[in-house]
Amino acid sequence: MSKTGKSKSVERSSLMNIGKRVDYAVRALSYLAAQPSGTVVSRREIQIKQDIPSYFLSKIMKQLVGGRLVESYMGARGGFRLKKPAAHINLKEVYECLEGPLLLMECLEGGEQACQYCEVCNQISVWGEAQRRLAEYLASVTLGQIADKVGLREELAHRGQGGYREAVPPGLTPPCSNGQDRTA
Amino acid sequence: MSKTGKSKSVERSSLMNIGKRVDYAVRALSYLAAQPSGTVVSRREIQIKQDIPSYFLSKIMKQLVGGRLVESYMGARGGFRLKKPAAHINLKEVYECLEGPLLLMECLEGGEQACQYCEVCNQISVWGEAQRRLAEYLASVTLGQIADKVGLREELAHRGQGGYREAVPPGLTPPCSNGQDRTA
DNA sequence: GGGTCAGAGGATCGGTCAGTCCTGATTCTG
DNA sequence: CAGAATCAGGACTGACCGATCCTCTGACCC
Repeated sequence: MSKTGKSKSVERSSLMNIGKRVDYAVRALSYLAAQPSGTVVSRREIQIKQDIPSYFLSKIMKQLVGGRLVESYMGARGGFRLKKPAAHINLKEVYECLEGPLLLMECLEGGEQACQYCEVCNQISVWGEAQRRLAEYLASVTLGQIADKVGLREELAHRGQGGYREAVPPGLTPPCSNGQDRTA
Repeated sequence: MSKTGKSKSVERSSLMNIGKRVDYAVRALSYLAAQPSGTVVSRREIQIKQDIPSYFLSKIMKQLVGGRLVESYMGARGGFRLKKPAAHINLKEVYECLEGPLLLMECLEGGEQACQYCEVCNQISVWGEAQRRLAEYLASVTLGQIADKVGLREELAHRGQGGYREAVPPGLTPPCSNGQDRTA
């Protein structure tokens, strides 16, 4: 397995990246999406299969639950599963669930066209356009599409790595209907 | 003037933004681009006109000098001016001069197509494509284009704000040919 | 040549993100 | 019921970005 977690090799990745949270979230979600419909998968399994730092994944999943993208089941044999069909979840949604509104630049907070701070801010329409294009693209990609690719890869990479659970346990209590925290 | 500097109001801007450095850099550069060709402008003037934190601007300008996008002149009546025609400087260039290679995600370090870490990384082509589109757009926008807009705005906003210097002082010594630090 | 203007560069501070650890709450299983 | 499995949540660390301050160096101008 890779060394995503430990590798401190990121000498100078700078800004402008999408952030680990979203990276991990999409990996986790696409793993869920690749399961037979309704399968509940434990955090531990996701963590191992997708090589995501365990406790960090925990927090990420919580956010995804809060954002109504997945449901969680507590207790032994608990875990997570998608709350909507994978084809109905796009990457923009995932991003915003984790990081809030997709903003390429602070300026753009007030609706992508006008900069509320700087009267002198002249580049606004440039960044606004860049942001619009990015958002448009991310919104066009769904978990379903990604899961399809995973399916292909799985064929190559299926070294038995431990303890699948194959279908949803019939008598699961309804998902923890936890109160939101994502205020806005 | 606005309150870009002080405003702590950025409650939750999250990641995925382009970063202040680039924001300020583009503002500064487009200000330079809007000057009559060859004009040397002091940091102080840029700072006031574009409302950029003074010392931060200092460091940004240094990077731009290092990246061969502007020249600096030391001493009294020193300052900065573009080293290339504004039409030949695009935003991708500016971005990379300040932040290094444009990377939407660490995964993409090794050339946009393959993830060197995670064998399990399945979204790679998605982020790669997003990054490719963004880079393409940024590369298509030049400082010249932005400066043109500034020119339009200037008509509206030209409240005399202090001490222009109107053309390049004839006897300026060659720009400080400073050694690079951007090791690349 | 001395004073002053202006860029160069180092040190530092606060905030946020990535990542880890530990404890608690919940539910299944024997 | 006891114990194990699993999610939930708080506290904490380290790194980096945005921002500020202070000092040094270099160049013009009288």
